[in-house]
Amino acid sequence: MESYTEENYLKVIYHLSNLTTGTVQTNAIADKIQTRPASVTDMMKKLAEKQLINYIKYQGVTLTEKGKATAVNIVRKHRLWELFLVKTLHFKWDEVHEIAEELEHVNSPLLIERLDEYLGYPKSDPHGDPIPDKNGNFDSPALIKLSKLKPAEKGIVVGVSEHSSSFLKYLDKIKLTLGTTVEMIEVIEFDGSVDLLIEDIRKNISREVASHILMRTT
Amino acid sequence: MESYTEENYLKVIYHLSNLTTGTVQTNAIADKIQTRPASVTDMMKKLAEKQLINYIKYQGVTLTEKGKATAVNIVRKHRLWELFLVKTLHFKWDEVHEIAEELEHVNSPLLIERLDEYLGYPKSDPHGDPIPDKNGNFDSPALIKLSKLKPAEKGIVVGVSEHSSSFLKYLDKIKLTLGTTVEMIEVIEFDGSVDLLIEDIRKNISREVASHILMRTT
DNA sequence: AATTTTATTTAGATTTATCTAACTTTATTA
DNA sequence: TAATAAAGTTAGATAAATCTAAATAAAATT
Repeated sequence: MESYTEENYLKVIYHLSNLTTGTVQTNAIADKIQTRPASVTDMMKKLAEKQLINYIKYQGVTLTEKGKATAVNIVRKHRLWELFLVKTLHFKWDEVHEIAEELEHVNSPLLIERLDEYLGYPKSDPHGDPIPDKNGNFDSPALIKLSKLKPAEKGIVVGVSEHSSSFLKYLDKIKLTLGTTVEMIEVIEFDGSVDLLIEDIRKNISREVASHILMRTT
Repeated sequence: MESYTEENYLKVIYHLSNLTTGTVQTNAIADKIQTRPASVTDMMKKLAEKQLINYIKYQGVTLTEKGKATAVNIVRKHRLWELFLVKTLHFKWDEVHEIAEELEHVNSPLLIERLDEYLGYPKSDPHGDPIPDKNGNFDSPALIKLSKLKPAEKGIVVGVSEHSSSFLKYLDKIKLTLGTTVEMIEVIEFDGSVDLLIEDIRKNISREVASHILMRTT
C-alpha cells in the first residue's frame, strides 16, 4: 500500500508526464506539490525503491507500469468523485476539485466499484476529462486546444487543462462551459488572443485562457 | 485543525465516555485504538495542550466542550456516510463501518451539508444510532437492552451497540434486524440467555448478543 | 500496613515526511 | 570553452506519531 503522500507524488508525476510525454523533472514536481526540491529527491528514492518509478540521478523520472497503474487508479477515483459531487450533490464544476483531492485517497475498491455503477459507468468527469475504467483503460478523444482552431472552424468544448476555481468561474461567466459550440473568427497576431463566436455573441479571450480549453472539432 | 490521528483519539474518547459517563482511562483508549498506553499518554498531553481534553496524570481524561464538539462532528460525518453507503450505494449494514472510518476524516463542511440535505436530514444511521445535526444536537430515544425486557414485553429493535461484521451478520441470519418486533418469553437464569419470539418463531440467543441489541418498548 | 499487581508515565529511540544550507551536476551563454 | 546560472542532490535537523524498557503511582490483596 502507498501512503497518502506517495499517492500524491505518483498522481503529480502522471499528470506532468502526460503534458510532456517524456520524463518529469524534480523542480516541476516540487512546484506542483508545493514542496522543496530536496523533499522531492527524498521521495523519488523511496518510490524508486518500491519500483513505482524509474529514477536516474539528475535525469528526472518516469513511471513504471506499476506506478502508472497506481496513478491511473487515483485519477479514476478523483474523477468519479467529482462527477458524483456535481451530479448527485449538485456542486458546481469549479467547487469539486479540492474535495475530490481528499476523497481520492479513501481506500475501498468496492466503494469505487459501487460508485461507478451508481453513476452508470461514466466515461468523463465534469471537466470533460476521461474516467479510466476498472482496468485503467480510457479513450482519450483527439482534442485540439481552442487556441489552435482555424478561422471559421467550429468545435465543441469538451474539456479544460486547468482546474483552478478562478479559471472555471471565468469560463462560466463568459458562457464557455462544457458542450458549448464555439466558432473561431480570428487569432489576433499582436497578443495571440482569439476572437470567437460563443452562442452568437462575439467575444475576445486571451491566448492563456484559450490554450487551456480543449475542443473536439465539428 | 486536528490531524487524522487526533480525530480518532477524540472519537474513541467520546465513545468510551458515553459508556461510563465518567472519565476515560489510558488503557481503555490504547485497547480501542490498538496502540500502546505510552503512545496514548503522549497524545493525551498533546490534546490537553490544545484544550480538547481535561487531563490529570494517572486520573484519566474527559472531553472539554471544544473536544466534545469536534468528536460529535466526526460521529455525525461517520453516520451520514454510513447511511449514504447503505441507501444510495446499496451496501449491507455490516459492510459500511470500515469505509465510513475513512470517509469521516474528509474535511469539507459543505460536502457534509450537501450530503445531509441529499439524504433528507436523517435522524438515524443504518444501525439505529442517532445522527447529530449541524449544531451537534441529537435526541437519544430512551432505549433498553433486549436483555432487560420483561417476560411478555414487546419492543422494536432500534439499534445495536456493537458494530462488528460478524455480529451484524449473525443478526441478519436470525432475522433480528432494525425495525423487527420482538417479544420476550423468558430469561434463562442459568446462563442469562433469552428466549424470544421473533416474527412468530421462538429463538434463543445468548446474553452477550442480547445485551448489544437496543430496543424501544411498544 | 506491607506486598504484589495493575495502570500509567517517562526517557530515549524509530519512522515518515519535511526542511535549510551547502554542494554537485548539467545547461546556458558570452 | 570557461564562466555563470539553473537544476538537482546530500547531509544533517525537525515535527508527528509511534515504539520499548524502565520507573512510578494507584489499586488490590494478603
